Amino acid sequence: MRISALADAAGLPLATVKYYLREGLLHSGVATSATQATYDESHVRRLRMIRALTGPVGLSMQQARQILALVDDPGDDLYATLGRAVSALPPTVPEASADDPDPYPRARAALEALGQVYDPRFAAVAQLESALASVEAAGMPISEERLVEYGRRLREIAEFDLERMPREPHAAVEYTVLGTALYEPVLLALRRLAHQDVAARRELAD
Amino acid sequence: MRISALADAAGLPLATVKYYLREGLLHSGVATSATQATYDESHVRRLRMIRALTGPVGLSMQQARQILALVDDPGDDLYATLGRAVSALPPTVPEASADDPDPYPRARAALEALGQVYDPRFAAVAQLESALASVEAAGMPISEERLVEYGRRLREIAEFDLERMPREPHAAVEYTVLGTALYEPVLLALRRLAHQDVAARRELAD
DNA sequence: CAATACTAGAGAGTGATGCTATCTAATGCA
DNA sequence: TGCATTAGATAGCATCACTCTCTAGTATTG
Repeated sequence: MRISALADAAGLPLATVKYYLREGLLHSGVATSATQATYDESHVRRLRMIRALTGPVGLSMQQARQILALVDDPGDDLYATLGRAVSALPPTVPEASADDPDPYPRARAALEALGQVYDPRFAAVAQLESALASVEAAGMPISEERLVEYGRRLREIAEFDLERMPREPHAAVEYTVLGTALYEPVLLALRRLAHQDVAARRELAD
Repeated sequence: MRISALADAAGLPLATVKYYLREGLLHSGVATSATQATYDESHVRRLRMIRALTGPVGLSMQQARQILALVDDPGDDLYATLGRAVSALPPTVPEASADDPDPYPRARAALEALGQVYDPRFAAVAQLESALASVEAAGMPISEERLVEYGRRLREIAEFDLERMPREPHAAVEYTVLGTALYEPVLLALRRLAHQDVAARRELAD
């Protein structure tokens, strides 16, 4: 497959495909001469992945590149790789100063209430802290009750996810990293729909 | 409070506050002369809200403006207002062509499986369709089993949310619209943490 | 074999976005 | 009196995700 066929197969402008090549998001094809290279299905799949990550998931190209690099070359430690993937996901939060004895008090309290491990080195801990601080600043603080409710349900979802994780380590990393990122828009859409459904039923009941 | 005090109170550069004023995200203060106006707590709160929406929630200023306009001036129909709020939230999806008899097949199937109302006019339906199409294209399709699992848990969260909705209509709209948008980063952070927690426990168990 | 189409690779240009800086004329405050 | 501050307008800037253009070489087709 030549590059124009690849662009067609992915439904993208040729210039965009070239751009992804230049930016290192898409691996190059096999060069057959100074001005020719051939591409295959793996390139089509990769382009679809790039569009999924930069589109619905809302990653910048730099973030997408980091995620894709992890999928391409995951360590054998699922836990560490997952941590690195989460660091690449938005929102990007400023690092805590090293000398702060308790940099994430809200997140710590939340995780304690949930009975989950609190480890300040996790990016998601900083993300949770910043999200909680932010809703607080906006005047809609989250009660511990609500946090526990959310946390419990999401933990059930996480259990479900991990139960279905492939056994083979490489596949497991890919599943977990991509599943975390790619399924997020689905989750948000489902919550919005659930809100509307519940609201509609209440409206009718009035 | 003068504008410089407002900027200090919100922790923002003066130029940025002026910018939000210009762009209509922040209501102007009460003019006391040709070159003076006074601002109050409502302006501080609004600035915090703007930062929450454009920061962690990841809205563009245009999207934030739409959400804030709904909060400022909600209709008395909670259901319709919520619908308009969801339209303003990312991801923005292309409108379906009017003559397509079944524009959102994946979303329709999902909602039927969940026993929720399917109404193609909802923005969240289009968002769900696009999210599902996108994970499918990326090679990680979502099984109906998973969809039902996710949907059920999120519906429980939505029920929880709506049970705590204020009675007064104006407050109810604000609560629902802002709660939908502002709590999303919290939900995502909690899921990521749950993934890590579950993964860590499995790793140890091996 | 000649004309045309296509390609790799690189550089520059583009439009949107979210600020940030500068300027002017007027006013406040010490 | 004089320095600081303000409203309001305009212009500038950095980033991002493309998009266009160009060159030199290669493939294809009639």
